[in-house]
Amino acid sequence: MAIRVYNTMTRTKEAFVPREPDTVAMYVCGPTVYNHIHIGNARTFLTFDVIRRYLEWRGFDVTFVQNITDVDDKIIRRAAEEGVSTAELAQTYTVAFRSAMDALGIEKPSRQPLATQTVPRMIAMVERLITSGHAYEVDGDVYFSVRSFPGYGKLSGRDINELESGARIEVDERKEDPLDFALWKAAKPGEPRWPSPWGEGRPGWHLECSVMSEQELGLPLDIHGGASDLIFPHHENERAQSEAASGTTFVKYWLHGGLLQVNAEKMSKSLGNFMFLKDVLAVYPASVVRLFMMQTHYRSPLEFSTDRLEEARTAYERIAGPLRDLEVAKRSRARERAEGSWTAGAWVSRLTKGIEDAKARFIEEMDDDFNTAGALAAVFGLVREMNAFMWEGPGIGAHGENLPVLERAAAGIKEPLDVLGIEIEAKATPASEYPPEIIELAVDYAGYDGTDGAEAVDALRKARDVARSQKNWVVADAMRDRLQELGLLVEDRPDGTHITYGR
RNA sequence: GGCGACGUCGCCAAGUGGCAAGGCAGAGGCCUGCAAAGCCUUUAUCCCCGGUUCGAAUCCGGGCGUCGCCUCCA
Repeated sequence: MAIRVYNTMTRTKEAFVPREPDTVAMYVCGPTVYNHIHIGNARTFLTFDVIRRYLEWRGFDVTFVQNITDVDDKIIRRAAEEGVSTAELAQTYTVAFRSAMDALGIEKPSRQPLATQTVPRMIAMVERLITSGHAYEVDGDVYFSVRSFPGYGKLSGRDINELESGARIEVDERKEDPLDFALWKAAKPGEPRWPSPWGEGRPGWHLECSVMSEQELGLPLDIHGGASDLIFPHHENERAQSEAASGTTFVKYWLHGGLLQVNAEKMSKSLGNFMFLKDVLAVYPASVVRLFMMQTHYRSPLEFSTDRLEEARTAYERIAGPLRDLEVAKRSRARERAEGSWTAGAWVSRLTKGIEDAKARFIEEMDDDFNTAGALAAVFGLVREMNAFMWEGPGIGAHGENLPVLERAAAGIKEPLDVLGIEIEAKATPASEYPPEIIELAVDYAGYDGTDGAEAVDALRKARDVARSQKNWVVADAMRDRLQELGLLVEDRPDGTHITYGR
């Protein structure tokens, strides 16, 4: 029973065997902090958060490193537009990034180095590359020579010669080869700069990941992750630099996530079709967003839409249902339905099997390249079994004798969801959130004379039970309608009226 | 133009050689005073054509369509 992962380098699923048993060194490219991250960026971070959580759940000691690129062309441009320093701009969006990740329920990285604090090591790597003949300096710029690295193009499945013939990049005559990329850029007036053997300047893109990953984790990395649009040129170049400089394998398993799309088109800041993560989270709970994303395999493209999010919200409620029902049943202790063709014992056996099956299937699916969509099917299967037990089967039992198996079922639902970072809120709504109109309603229908929302709801609940016991359907239905207008859900259960709000 | 990926129920989406998961929506039934929730039942010759195989959604070839990368991009 081994974990298998799809490796971009080999284009196949491979057995996952880390460099050291029971530990995983994992690196995921972080953001360039020139703006808020959008929901497409978030998908990638979510993907690797779940991979990390799963590996940890399976017993690996995971060291998870994610860089923050806080010096870059886009930061320089944006800072100029806003009239702030690049450092200020980067600081602002670094804070925003961390806060957005936190809001999405992403576990904090083990370490999160900043590019600007790693410059001396970057310079050291560039020097190594120059010394070994893989890089050359021209007028204060330093370029990596792709022809000096025989495996160039292997990760992205490209051929250097074909790349050159199809290249759309403008040719810089100072480069020895059009595909050579900058390791170090001479500073222009007003740009952030660091002293170097080639004059004042700043690191090129790609370099920070090579340096920080090796510094924090050592080589080879077990897992290097990112979205598929980073395969070329970013990861190809990282790999060339790192392997040329170190002489060893850079990465054992390259994992790449599929892109989020809008109207069948990639979501990106340059296309302008994006939504900021923070704005989505203002409308949808993190668990709903996560469920939405987990319903598609991480390597597939995923169409973003609010319709899909609404569906995910409904699906989330389906999972939350039995967990809430159990909490309610525990409090009211009033359910028993024994009869029928099943004895309670047979129901308990069946639910017990459902719990075991769900766990086994969850592991099977997740072991197979982190198939969260399949893993969720296992969870939904157990949701169905638990619902059947509570509503068609013996329920909690006259004396609560079925509580243990129901608690195990609830745990069997919560545990895999926890691995996916999906929290199920099974608590009652705080009283302070009831709409103020509820008081007036309670005055009208229940003769309530206080000012407390929760008390008002309780008075209404009792009043409605009285009306129903007297078969006064007109009043009972009117109360239900009025409550629903205020957004409160009224359900008649075997033990009486239930009123819920804020789901 | 080059390279790569994908095309599965009304919508979304797992499944990569042995009778097609799951979610959302729809229909019917049970339960209910009526509802809600829940349970049960129900809908797929897996884009098209050809090939390999005892057997293919799954492998191979061709076609059509969509997307990504080749330039900053999670």
